[in-house]
Amino acid sequence: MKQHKIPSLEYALLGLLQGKPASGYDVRKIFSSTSMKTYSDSPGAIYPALRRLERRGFIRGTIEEGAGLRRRQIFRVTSKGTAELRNWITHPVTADDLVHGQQDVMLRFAFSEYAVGREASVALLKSLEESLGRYLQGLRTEFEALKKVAPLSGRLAFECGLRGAEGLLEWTQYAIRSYAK
Amino acid sequence: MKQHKIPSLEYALLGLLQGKPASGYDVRKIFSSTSMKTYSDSPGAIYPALRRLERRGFIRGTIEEGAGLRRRQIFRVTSKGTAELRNWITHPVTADDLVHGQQDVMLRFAFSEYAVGREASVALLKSLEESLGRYLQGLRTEFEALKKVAPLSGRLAFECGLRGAEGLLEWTQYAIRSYAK
DNA sequence: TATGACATGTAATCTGTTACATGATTAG
DNA sequence: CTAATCATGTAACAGATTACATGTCATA
Repeated sequence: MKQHKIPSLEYALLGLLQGKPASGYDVRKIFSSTSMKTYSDSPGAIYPALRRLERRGFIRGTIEEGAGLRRRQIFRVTSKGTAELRNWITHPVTADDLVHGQQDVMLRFAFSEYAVGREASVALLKSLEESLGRYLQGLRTEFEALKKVAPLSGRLAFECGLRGAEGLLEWTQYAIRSYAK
Repeated sequence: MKQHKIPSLEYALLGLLQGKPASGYDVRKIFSSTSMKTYSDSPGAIYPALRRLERRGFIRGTIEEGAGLRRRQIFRVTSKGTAELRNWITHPVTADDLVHGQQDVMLRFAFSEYAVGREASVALLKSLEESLGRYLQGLRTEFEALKKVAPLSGRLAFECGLRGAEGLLEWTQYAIRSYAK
């Protein structure tokens, strides 16, 4: 079947367009000016990514006529695209998701409420909480072994990761409480 | 001059080899078994990266003879490589370093003590503290604007980033105190 | 009329992923 | 003998970066 996995830039685009149809230029502005600076705003990344999404049938672009400005192509998420986005968001959180930074999980969560609904947001948080628990256990075990041999900077760097994960767990619980109200 | 920037995988290799000369296989084991899982342990990533480092004169590989096992190439950091590593570690922390995750900064810090010295570790922490202060101010301003318009999940996701940065700042100050002792 | 923001794209190049290939040595 | 582990590599492909190219429209 050879179904290569979709890079997170494409999911970020899908999520944004689900919120509001936009042109490539619009998206670039969003990426460069808001807290989504982690994603590339270069035309060489955005335009080909939009093409790929269109080729796969997840979005459809229509050229906007009339408004006087140069041709502007507005992209809208198709029903197939919505399904893909929902599927991505509602997957349980794996250990792998945590190893490679919370970045992607947070993006999924940020889109979850609008794209799927409150229950999905809560479900994602619960899944994150569980995964994080296991992940933290592993980290603590590794830390015990490491702290005897590593130099101070190595130990502290590891502790930073540990604290980060603990903080994330606290945030997760806080977020769950926020939804309970 | 066209001096393309070195990817962090290569710095990770440089730092590891600075600590202890090793073969490509050794490094793969380290990446796959320790907390450095974020870096790829695939041969298609490691071996070409070692080649590039060697081509640039940062490391030198020597084939280990005798030990009965199959040929094993051990890589050692050259003085040019050491200089490059120190240079990378001692650069001040920029806003950009923070936007793209603390990953790289932490790697620099983890290597700092052994590769440069305690003063360098402290200097890096101080630089991080200062950068983080400014970064946090920006985040808080953005948060005020966002929290009026975003849905709950969007607001919470942003708060997660905010808390993460605050936690990192606290860790930085704790680390500075650790060195003061 | 010249500048800058709007708007879209391509080409060269680099790095990483996936999957495959090779061969030596050791343990069962 | 055969399976696992050690050890190194290559080839095809995907995606991102950088830099360049193109052209429109508003405004100073």
